[in-house]
Amino acid sequence: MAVITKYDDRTMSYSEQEQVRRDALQSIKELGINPYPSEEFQVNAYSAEIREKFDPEAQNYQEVALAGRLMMKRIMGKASFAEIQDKDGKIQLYVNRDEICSGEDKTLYNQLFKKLLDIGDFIGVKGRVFHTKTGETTVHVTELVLLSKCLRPLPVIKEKDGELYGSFTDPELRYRQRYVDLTVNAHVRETFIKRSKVVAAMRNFMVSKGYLEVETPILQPIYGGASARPFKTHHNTLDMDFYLRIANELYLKRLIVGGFDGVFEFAKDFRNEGMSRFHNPEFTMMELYVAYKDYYWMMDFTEEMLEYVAMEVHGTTELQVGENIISFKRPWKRYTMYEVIEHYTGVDISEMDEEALRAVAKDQKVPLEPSMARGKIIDEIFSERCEHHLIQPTFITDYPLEMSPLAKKHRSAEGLVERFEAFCNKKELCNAFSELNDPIDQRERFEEQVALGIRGDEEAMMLDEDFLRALEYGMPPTCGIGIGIDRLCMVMTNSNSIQDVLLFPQMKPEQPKVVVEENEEVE
RNA sequence: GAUUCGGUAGCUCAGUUGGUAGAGCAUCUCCCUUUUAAGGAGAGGGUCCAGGGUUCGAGCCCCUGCCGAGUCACCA
Repeated sequence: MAVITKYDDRTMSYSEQEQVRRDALQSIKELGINPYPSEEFQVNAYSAEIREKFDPEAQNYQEVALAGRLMMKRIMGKASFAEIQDKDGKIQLYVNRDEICSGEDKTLYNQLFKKLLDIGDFIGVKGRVFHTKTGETTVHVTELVLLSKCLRPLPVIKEKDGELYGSFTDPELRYRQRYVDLTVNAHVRETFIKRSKVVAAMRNFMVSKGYLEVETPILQPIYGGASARPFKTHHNTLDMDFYLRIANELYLKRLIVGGFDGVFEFAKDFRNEGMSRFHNPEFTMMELYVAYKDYYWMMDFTEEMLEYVAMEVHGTTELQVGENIISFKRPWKRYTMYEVIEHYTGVDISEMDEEALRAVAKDQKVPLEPSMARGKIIDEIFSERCEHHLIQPTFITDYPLEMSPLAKKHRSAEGLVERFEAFCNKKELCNAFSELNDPIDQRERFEEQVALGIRGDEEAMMLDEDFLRALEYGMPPTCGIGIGIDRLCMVMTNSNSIQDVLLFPQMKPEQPKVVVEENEEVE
């Protein structure tokens, strides 16, 4: 029987450059140098700070200690230039043989630095900062230690006159080996720093308003809160199936029932659906629920928060996104669903029945399925004729009731719910509504969903009896919102694909180079 | 899912009508004490994604598969 015994393609052979590095590793050990030392290396400065603040007149930064990855070596005999990269970027080093080797023994320079250190190695240096003849801010190295040996060749990217040579651009390699991508592509590091700032800004903003950050289950016996197909998993001890959450809405509302009046969660949600440049199977949603508020209040809140986020991340509310400048400055435009459709099609559909709507759709060249009801048709017309116009942040309000089984019926308009979505750069940014807190109405809406499920709608919601019980105890009037963090980050970082704002986007597993050995048949 | 494009050296990419596999950077040897895509002299390095087929001969043509990207459709 053939048994897979090894997944390690390294056992086969090393490339020339890998072998060179392993030989260097051995030579380093033979010099009595530990290539992976454990002692702390105390850093007292960073590259960006030095480049910004070094002043030759002031003679500052004369005793710096920096650590980072060696990114470039330019050896010129008895002196050399190199570059190291720390968390903030790169800075040049000047390494002089007789200064790092003050005695007769020049091994540290001639052997270790010139021959055994490779691009990618982590090193620590101490020295003084100066400007070279050409004006480059440089650390004149007096001490140099190896902190960690790199055994694989790193892509070497050079730049001249703004043009890059040898860029590491293959998307598959970049996503699979994000550590390499982050190392050699500065703009990738910046994207994820911005993502962190987006989340931090939102969290600060909500905490400052007095709202409570909570955590709710990812493993759920009944999934709910959105229309989507779930992932299923199994718990061994309980011997039962669970679903990975598709949304955290129903749990957060239970907390409002329990007496918190503002709760939010940054939640990884999971939807078992197609992948595209806008969709990853797991993605991050921020949901916030605030008691005693309605959706008008939430629109004001959303504008204020996202304007704040833009300022925190970019220092301005005007962002370059693709070919457009997008402004997050308040106030944003607001249209009802009927208004925006009239605006872009010239047709007032507010009083139309299904038959009339079908005629409008046909007229507007919006393809429809026979199964679509009135609400779905309106949604299609909007998606086809309006959505792609919405570049600047825009609120669309008052959605058809059938599309929103968890939203409260509109206070004055028949057949609508108190719901809004904000659109930006042609895509939905968030979804919010005055929450349905009438338990009898909610039960009827769930029952309609169950009926849809029986008819074969795989995205229909399940009836959550415990959630209904919670509502029966009474939930105050509440407004809730969900903001797609990945989509928001795409806008905030001017990224064209969701994969560019996910550190580890979902991909098919890499094919291991499997070594198969023929073994004896084992019973 | 549909459709188009791609996979060649460690990285980025050329590769003509089918005829010995190429460049820059990286790597190796030597020279070089303020360079910066450092420079000079030399050298090595390839399962051309995989498996079939056509052919005297395939990186190139045909088929199948794998992986990725773009566009379109649907969910955030």
